[in-house]
Amino acid sequence: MEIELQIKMNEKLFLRNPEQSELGKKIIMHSIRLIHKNGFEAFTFKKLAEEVGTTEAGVYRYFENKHRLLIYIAAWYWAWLEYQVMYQTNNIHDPVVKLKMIIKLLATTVKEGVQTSYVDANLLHQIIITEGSKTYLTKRVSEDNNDKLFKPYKDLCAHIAQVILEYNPNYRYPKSLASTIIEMAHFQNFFKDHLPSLTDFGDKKDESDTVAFLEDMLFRVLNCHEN
Amino acid sequence: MEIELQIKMNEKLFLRNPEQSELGKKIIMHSIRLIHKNGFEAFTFKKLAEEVGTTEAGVYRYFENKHRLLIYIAAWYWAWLEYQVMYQTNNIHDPVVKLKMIIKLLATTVKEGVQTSYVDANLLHQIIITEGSKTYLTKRVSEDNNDKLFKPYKDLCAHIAQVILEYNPNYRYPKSLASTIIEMAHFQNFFKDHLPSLTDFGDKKDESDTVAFLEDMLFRVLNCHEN
DNA sequence: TCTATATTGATAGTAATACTATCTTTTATA
DNA sequence: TATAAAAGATAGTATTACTATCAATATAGA
Repeated sequence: MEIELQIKMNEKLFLRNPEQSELGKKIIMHSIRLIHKNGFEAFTFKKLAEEVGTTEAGVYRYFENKHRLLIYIAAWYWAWLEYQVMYQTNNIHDPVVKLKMIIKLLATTVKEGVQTSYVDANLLHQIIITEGSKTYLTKRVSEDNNDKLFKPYKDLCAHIAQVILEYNPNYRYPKSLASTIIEMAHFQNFFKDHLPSLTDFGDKKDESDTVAFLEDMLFRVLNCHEN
Repeated sequence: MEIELQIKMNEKLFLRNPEQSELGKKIIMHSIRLIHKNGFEAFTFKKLAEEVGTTEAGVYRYFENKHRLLIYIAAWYWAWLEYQVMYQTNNIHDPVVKLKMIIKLLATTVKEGVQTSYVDANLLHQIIITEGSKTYLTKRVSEDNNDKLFKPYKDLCAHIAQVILEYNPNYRYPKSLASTIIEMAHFQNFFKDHLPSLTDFGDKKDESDTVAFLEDMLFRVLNCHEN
């Protein structure tokens, strides 16, 4: 049995739905590869078109501009991650186990569960670490937010906040703690690889220290009595 | 008595030292104003030159490109902030008081202590919230890091980690906790203003909720027994 | 199967951006 | 007052970020 995951994306994220054509899928696939390779700043629709084997105009038919495309793939990532969280924590009743699973999913590179044909979830995870916050750190946040472009991110955050409250219903900052965990799952990994003196992690290659730090922090916060 | 604060900047941050000429100071001053107004993406040396009353070439004599300029003002900010921390926590022996002061300095808009002639610390603080992480979230991090461009940031982080250890010498992740506090002081404020559902803060205008959240988190982590 | 429609390809063009180069004038300084 | 350093003025280039147009092709419905 082969199951393919289809994520329904907000219409405002694109001009033409890239999931509904070969060209569209190639655009997404090569965007991820190119952004991963050269970074978002060096990424242009011209280079993308070359890789894909179409023209600049061809890409512009799908996405207004490269920032929108970045928001698209980020939204896809967050929706996909929330699905992973749902899937992996389904039938688990102990919120401790759930929260540990969530941290693991946030902070570690994925060992593919349900396959998605044209998106490389590992590359995407790496991209979101470096480029993810650029989606909203702009002068246009509020407009983009009104268009619900960040809904998948906010949904995931709300979901995690829920589990936090399940574990400790009296904790006063579940959403802020959730967004902290999400962001730090990325930032601490980035720091580990590129600015290690901002962390306490040696030069270990994997993300186990990041996971340990986040778990330690989360459960200290949730177990500790008010100060 | 008028004291002016001079921050000694790494030579690699600029081509010509902007602190040593009127034009240079104007470039910094108007950069801050323009980036604050339009955001870093829309900021160009041409527009800057117009504001300053010089030419594009004039600006290029001081800074290689706009990214370097951003790193410069960010470095200035972090150096300035570490000075503020030093100054405000001097002669305080209780690490609790010190840590609370640090959080306050990180998260709240400044009420000028020692004046700096041409840098508007309030605008700068706002800029760093939105644009600060863009200084290092690039493909060039490692090179820039080798050039010591992020030293002020790392120094501040190390300083805070020190105070954390003063309070709890057994805590295992002082640097990661410090960088978490620094980043979240900015992100939670940004979220509060632009993506409020990622926080637990109402629509209060000031930063008191952010401060409360960070203090609560920090001291729970440091007071709590190992899990 | 024919035909209307949507999609893609190919090409061209424009305004703005991110620079580099050069030459002249002004300013500081010894 | 001579000299060097800084700033001003101007020009030019390659790339980026688009928009527009028209022909070719695929597809889907009648």
